[in-house]
Amino acid sequence: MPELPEVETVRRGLEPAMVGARLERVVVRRPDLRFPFPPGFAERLTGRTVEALGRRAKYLVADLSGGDVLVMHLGMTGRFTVSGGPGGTVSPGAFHHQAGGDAVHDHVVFGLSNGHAITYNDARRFGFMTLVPRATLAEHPLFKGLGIEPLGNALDGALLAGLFAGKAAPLKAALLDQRLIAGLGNIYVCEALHRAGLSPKRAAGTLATKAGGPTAAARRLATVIREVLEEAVAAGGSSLRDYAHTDGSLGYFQHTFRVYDREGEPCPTPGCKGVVRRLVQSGRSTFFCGVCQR
DNA sequence: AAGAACTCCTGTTGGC
DNA sequence: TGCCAACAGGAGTTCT
Repeated sequence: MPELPEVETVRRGLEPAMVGARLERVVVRRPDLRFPFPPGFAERLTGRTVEALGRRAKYLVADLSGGDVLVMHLGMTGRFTVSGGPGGTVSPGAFHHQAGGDAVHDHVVFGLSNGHAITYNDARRFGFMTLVPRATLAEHPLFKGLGIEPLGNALDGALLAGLFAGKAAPLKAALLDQRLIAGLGNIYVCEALHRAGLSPKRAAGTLATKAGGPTAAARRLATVIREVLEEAVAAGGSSLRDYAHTDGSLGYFQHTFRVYDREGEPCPTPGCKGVVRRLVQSGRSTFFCGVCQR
């Protein structure tokens, strides 16, 4: 799925179209995405006003009048497109299902009181939406176990060392674990590890000292995680196969990848004579330089 | 209990 | 050109 920078970019695209508007019409074209929609999903949304649109980890969280929260996850291929609006024209396909092409994956459409239509398209249907009472959101199974926000103030070397102390799992797996840090995915983990000069295979626990404090590596990693995410947000995320902004434009951070999807290319670290290699860790690709990442 | 493997689904890509 | 295998940014569930 889109990782944190992509979800944040989508949030920023949806916010001006959604917040303050009432959901006048909700079209749901199939009973499920990754999970079934909750009972009465469209009916429970209709008539509600979107009071705020936030993000937690890779989830979009829309606060609705009446006390419920609409939780949305983009999975791997989920995409929101905004059309219409004051003085604009709603794309013809929004409320009339198109028979062919990409539009067969237009699964949900929100018609808003300000004239905007927001279409959710998701070919692989790894995304999902659900409704949760706001008061119980923190206790919801999807949210209860989530780790810290990597762009929040809490993330530093000491916190990282605390999270990783005693862990035998490789750094790659530990960074992907949403229960520790929430929002990183395959791309930004690969990029952060390269920037920090740390091997994805190294045991996570080696970033803590015997006393549980941060090593220099832990401090470095905390710094570059923040750095790579901030740069990616500023670039509007990374567009590979499936990701686009809510207006259809693309992010451009993929042009700054140092290792991701660059197998066989020379390592970009100044002075390093290594070559970017690919290895599979827990079933997914890791890109790294075996020379400068130790 | 931690860590790894498997699973959901469809579209694209690269090799022959 | 066609065919087929490998692969894709996630994460809940199930295994060892």
